[in-house]
Amino acid sequence: MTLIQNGQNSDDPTGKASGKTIIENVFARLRSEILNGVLAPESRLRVEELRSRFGVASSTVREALSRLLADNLVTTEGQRGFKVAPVSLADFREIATMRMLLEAKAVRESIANGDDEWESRVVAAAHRLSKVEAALAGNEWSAVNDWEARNREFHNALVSGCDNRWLLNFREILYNHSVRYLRISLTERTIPRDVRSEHQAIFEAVIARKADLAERLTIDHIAKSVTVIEARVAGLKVAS
Amino acid sequence: MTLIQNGQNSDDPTGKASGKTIIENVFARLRSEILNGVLAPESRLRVEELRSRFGVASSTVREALSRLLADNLVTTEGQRGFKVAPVSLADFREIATMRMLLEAKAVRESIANGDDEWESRVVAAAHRLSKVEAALAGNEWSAVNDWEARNREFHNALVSGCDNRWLLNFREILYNHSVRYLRISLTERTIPRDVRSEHQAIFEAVIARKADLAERLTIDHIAKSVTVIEARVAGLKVAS
DNA sequence: GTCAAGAAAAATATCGATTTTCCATGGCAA
DNA sequence: TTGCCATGGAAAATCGATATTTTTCTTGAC
Repeated sequence: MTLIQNGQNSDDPTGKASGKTIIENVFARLRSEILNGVLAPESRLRVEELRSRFGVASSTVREALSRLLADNLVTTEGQRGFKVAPVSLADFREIATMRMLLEAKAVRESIANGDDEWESRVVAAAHRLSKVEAALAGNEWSAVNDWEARNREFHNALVSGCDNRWLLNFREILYNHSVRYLRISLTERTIPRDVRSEHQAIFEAVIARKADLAERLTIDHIAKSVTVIEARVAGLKVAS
Repeated sequence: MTLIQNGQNSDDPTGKASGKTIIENVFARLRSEILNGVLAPESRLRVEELRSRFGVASSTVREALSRLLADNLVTTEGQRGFKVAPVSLADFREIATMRMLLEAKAVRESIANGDDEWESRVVAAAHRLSKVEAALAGNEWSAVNDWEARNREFHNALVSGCDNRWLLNFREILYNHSVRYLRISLTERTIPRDVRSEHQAIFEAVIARKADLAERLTIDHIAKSVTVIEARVAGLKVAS
């Protein structure tokens, strides 16, 4: 579906420089704010407020919000406006369940269909990721943004040999929601657990075209993220 | 996600009677027209044209169209408006593949979790469906609409014991696309093949809580729809 | 003091006009 | 002919104002 545009996006939603539509810019900014937790779950998205904040027209805001419905990042009901999608542990578990199902399938198909192009994408992404992960061993906070981007790239590369658009589309929506949960719950913005060796193992299995193994490792990888969130929720206060 | 509102929808998109928003009415009508093939795949959706046809404002149309993006029933690109989602045999195969994956999973979960409520929903839906299917044995054309609605109800009931919202949401999107393909390609609007015994078999397996069998039958059921479409595309006429 | 009805305020949804972008067409030069 | 740019019309995107609905607040009866 639509790509994440982190950071370097200009501050000007009317940015004609970008070639993009104003709606698309507002859409991207809203999405970014929701994924980062700047806009809290279930908080109301008042059109007038957003309109003046972004300096655009109300119908532009509404259209951007409507498009976010596609990603399930906002909800709307009857005559009472838009809200940021709620979060819950149950919801996160559902997301993880779906990710296990879809990522496993996508990786398997990638291994079955992937050509040389695909393979080199995976190698390149794995390399880029491992470099930043090595740097992070020293807890360089500044690299966390890099890590998130490269982690995404790596996982995108893994499934990019799969040619089922629907699968990739659904998968990406779920991935985005996962990111939101991690960012919201892990307030410190660190890299979760020891993910490095897991990535390495997945990488090796995929390149060796061991489908069963790759599938299993992928599922485990996702399952562990649930454990992390559960621990976090259990050990901490619940949002106001 | 959103439900299909076939037929009985008033002709007045400004229908305040319905309690619904104008946007929602336009959304529903557009969706219906797309699913029925009234709006052909890849045809342009000119805002001005739709605006005057429905007697509403342009931004209202735009917002309705934006919401259809969520269902992948329309596409939009940069500065060149909206189009009805394209169709292709490859796309239909991808949809079928995903449906096999998701419906199988959903049925399995329903069988695992479904309570008495669920079971009786299934029984009721199966009964209603079988009645109309019996009537159709005599080729009563008038009942085709009924059949489509009850077929949907039956399949909805089967998975309604599953409590994973994401799974059900994705599943419904895919189901709608399947319907579109069938309606577009089967110009005569008949019931495809001998579907009655398949439904019966699925029903029995589900009620007997035979998860493996139910899953297999579900997958076969979907696989056969691919055969039907393929035959149709190949130019062959499939038995009515 | 509680509750309900109604007025006032706030927010949503809808409208129609304006601005911007795209695209086909045709003149003109190489 | 072929390629290139200007130009006009069509369509898309954006705007800001209006109408409608929901929510909040006030007041008064019980």
